[in-house]
Amino acid sequence: MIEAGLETLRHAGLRGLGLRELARAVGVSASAPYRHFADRKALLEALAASGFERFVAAMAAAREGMPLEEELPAMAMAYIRFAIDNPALFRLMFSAEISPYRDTALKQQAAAAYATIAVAAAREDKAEPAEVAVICWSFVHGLAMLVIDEQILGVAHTDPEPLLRKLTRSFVSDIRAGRRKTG
Amino acid sequence: MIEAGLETLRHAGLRGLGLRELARAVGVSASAPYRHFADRKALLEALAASGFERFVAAMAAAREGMPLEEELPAMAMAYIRFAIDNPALFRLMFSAEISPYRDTALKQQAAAAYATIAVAAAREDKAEPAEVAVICWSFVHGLAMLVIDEQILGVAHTDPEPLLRKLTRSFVSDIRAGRRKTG
DNA sequence: TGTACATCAGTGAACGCGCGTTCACTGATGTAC
DNA sequence: TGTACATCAGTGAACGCGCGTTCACTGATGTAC
Repeated sequence: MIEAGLETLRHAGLRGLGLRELARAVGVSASAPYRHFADRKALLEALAASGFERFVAAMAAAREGMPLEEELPAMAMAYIRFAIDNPALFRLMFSAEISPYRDTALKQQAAAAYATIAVAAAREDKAEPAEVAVICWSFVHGLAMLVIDEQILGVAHTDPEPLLRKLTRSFVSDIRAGRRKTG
Repeated sequence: MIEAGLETLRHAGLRGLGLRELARAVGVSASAPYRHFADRKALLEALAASGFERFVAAMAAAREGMPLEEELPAMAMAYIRFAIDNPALFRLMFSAEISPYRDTALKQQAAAAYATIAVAAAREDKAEPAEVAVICWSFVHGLAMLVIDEQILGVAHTDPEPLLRKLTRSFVSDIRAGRRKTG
């Protein structure tokens, strides 16, 4: 039930999200979250776990019905779009503030997210599946980060979708060219 | 002179760096920084600008004396190494908290940093120099981010250098394969 | 059907804390005569 | 060479603020007899 209220915040909250701020957004007193979570960290972990869940679902949905060779670019776009639509949540999910070593639910969801990209990426090079997975992950993560941190200039105020699509397609085709001989 | 003191903090400070914390690290009272900076934001901007300066210098030094085709991987490694050595500063430099539109020194240094990578990357494809630059930037930025946010598991506690070098080389060779026909 | 009780989400006041910022000040350094 | 004065980096106390967290509480809901 708190979860449901927090959904709203995910789209809104851009500042460093705290317990009190979240409680306020849900329309509840500052101490109410302690009914459901041990402390601030546990709350953030639950939030991040739930974020990963939606993240995985978004990528899976993007892949749905695509021909095999379209899966990787489609998932990459879903990755970036998720970051743009939920910048605060995305940053939280990948922040070192959260420890996937404590919260097992979070650990599972984060692993599932990585597996989702890795499976699609690994198809590009069966000889070095882990390597190509990390390379693809780095590219897509970096592009997402640069966009939400407003480092890719001139993009922030227009629709970035076409540019991002073009970059993603070019990257994937470069990877394929590089892996054709090796793989 | 405060700048000099802050150098020390760049390697140390991992938490959200604030004015008081910085002053403390420099060994100075909390109000002393106001002699030199208008407010917290101005201090962070100056810090980020100075960070970019060292960042550019590190990449230039890495390129020094390298054969042309080694420049891009060497600079990529310098990029990642800088992030690992100065995680807090690196995050600050690329955070949206800082506005390059207000502080012109920061704007210049950030542009210089981008230009440094872009020039080396653009050599890989003269037909689409801007595109290949953003792709290289995204990859290297993403890899750096994933490492400092401890997302690339098992790497944090051993020497990550060989793995990162391998990934960087593979990425560059993929890009070259993809650009051979197009460029 | 009605009363007694446990459960439990949420309240609101209070705490100690570190933050960014201000203010009047001190004390050292350099310059003018 | 010595005195008078301006400059200026730094001090330390104080402010208001929002934070995370605790605590005794209220009030609604569901269950037992």
